[in-house]
Amino acid sequence: MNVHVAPLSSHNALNARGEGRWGEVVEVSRAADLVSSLGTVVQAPRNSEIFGEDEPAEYIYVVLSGVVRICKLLGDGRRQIEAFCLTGDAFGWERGATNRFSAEAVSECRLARVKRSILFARASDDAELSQALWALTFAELHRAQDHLLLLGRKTAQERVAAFLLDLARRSASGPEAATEVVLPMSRQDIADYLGLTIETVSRTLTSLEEAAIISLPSSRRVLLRDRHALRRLDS
Amino acid sequence: MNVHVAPLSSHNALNARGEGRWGEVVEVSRAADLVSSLGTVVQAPRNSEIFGEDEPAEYIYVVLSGVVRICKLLGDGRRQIEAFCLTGDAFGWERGATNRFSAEAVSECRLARVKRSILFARASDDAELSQALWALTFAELHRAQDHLLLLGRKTAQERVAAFLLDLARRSASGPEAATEVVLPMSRQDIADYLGLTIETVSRTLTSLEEAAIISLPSSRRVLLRDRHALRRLDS
DNA sequence: CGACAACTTGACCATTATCAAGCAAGGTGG
DNA sequence: CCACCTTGCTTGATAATGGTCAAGTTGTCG
Repeated sequence: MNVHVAPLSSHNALNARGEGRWGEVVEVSRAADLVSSLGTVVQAPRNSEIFGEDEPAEYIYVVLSGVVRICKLLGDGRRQIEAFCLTGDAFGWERGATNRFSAEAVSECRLARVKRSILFARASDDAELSQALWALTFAELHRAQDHLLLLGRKTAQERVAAFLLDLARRSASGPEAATEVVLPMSRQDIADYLGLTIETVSRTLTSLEEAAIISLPSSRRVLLRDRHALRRLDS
Repeated sequence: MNVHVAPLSSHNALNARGEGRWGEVVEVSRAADLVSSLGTVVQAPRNSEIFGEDEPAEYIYVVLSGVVRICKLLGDGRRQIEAFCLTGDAFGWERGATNRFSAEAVSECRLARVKRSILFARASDDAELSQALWALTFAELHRAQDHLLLLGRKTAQERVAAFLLDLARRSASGPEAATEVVLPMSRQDIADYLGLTIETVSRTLTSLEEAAIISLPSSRRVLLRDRHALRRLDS
């Protein structure tokens, strides 16, 4: 793996995020903190592979900074991105011996890395850690289930609207979702996440801009000008 | 809930299934057994609702016989079926207070029902039960992730092929996948599971029959005549 | 400043959806 | 026992959403 390893400092990026806590988010954020406190910090440069599909699954990772994409490939090269992991998200949830996904750094990342075996062994006599693992696993399951509905039944517009709202909510530092969203990933990544093509994503963004629902000051920055309209589109 | 309640007999439908055990399946099947042994049996008539979306989430269910569909609805009536649960499958995995899905009996069902609170409380000092819950939760997560790839990136033919192969494997009683598959669910259910319309499902099945890959002795029975071709289509 | 990658736009096309009609199987009442 | 109705499934004609191919633009990095 193409990463640089360093001991985990006790003051990591999560501390900042852990200050404000609201509802469910609290629990998951605290859980990520707990897990990452058991790990070592690794650095992953932009576009590096953190782990590959079918490699032995050894570690759970928590994102300290940066964005990670979790991918699955079909034989002919079609790709589905199952998730984008932002700061505080955990990935590497496997039960079998090998990874069912690859994980790649969308941007330069700092990650906390913990051996799965150690984590689960410790959880058997640490109720709080056990709770934390359950919280994170369920968060992952629920996310996958929502994504399922999006891919199975939503139109291109609805998908893009849902994506922007989700990103705004998740990348906000407080309880209010952000109005300006920075897209750390390429159009291709967005397309592969939403089950669309890059052209459709581009056109949909343009049409949202023409409808005065968003603006695109640059291709990687989005201003949510009419959040209600976006919500309506997300159906 | 429209079901009839009875005490759980110690000889339930799972015992038959538990006799032969191979690989991963063993563990999950054993896990389902373990969970269901803590519950009471309930009966759900065909098409009855077992629980509704947004109702309080109280129970985990294990299917003893019959088939259950797990659904999510969009405001305008579009439906996505997230999973079909066959004998030995568990559903009702929620962490929050309310269900994020509804569950309905596709056919007449016998279910083992266990209070979630009891299950998880007991798991904290029963390592085997804890293992069982992890196995079942991960099985659910992995299933959802595979489904994600199908909905995001596969063609109609590939979806139907994957569906038939999956059903053949899961409804088999031994290690060999069945050659004759009985479809317990309607075309509409299949369509809502695969993210297609009922017409596309029907046409795709017809075209697979014309290609001599399957036969359809009746609309609810499918013979897999050329499994290799199906696998190739599943890409 | 030039080269390359990422993004946008346009024209056209294909897959799948929609709308509509017909068919088959199963159940009910005469 | 049969006609009738209902429900679920299939098939056909047409439309639309999103995909493909191609060209052009913008932005970034050396």
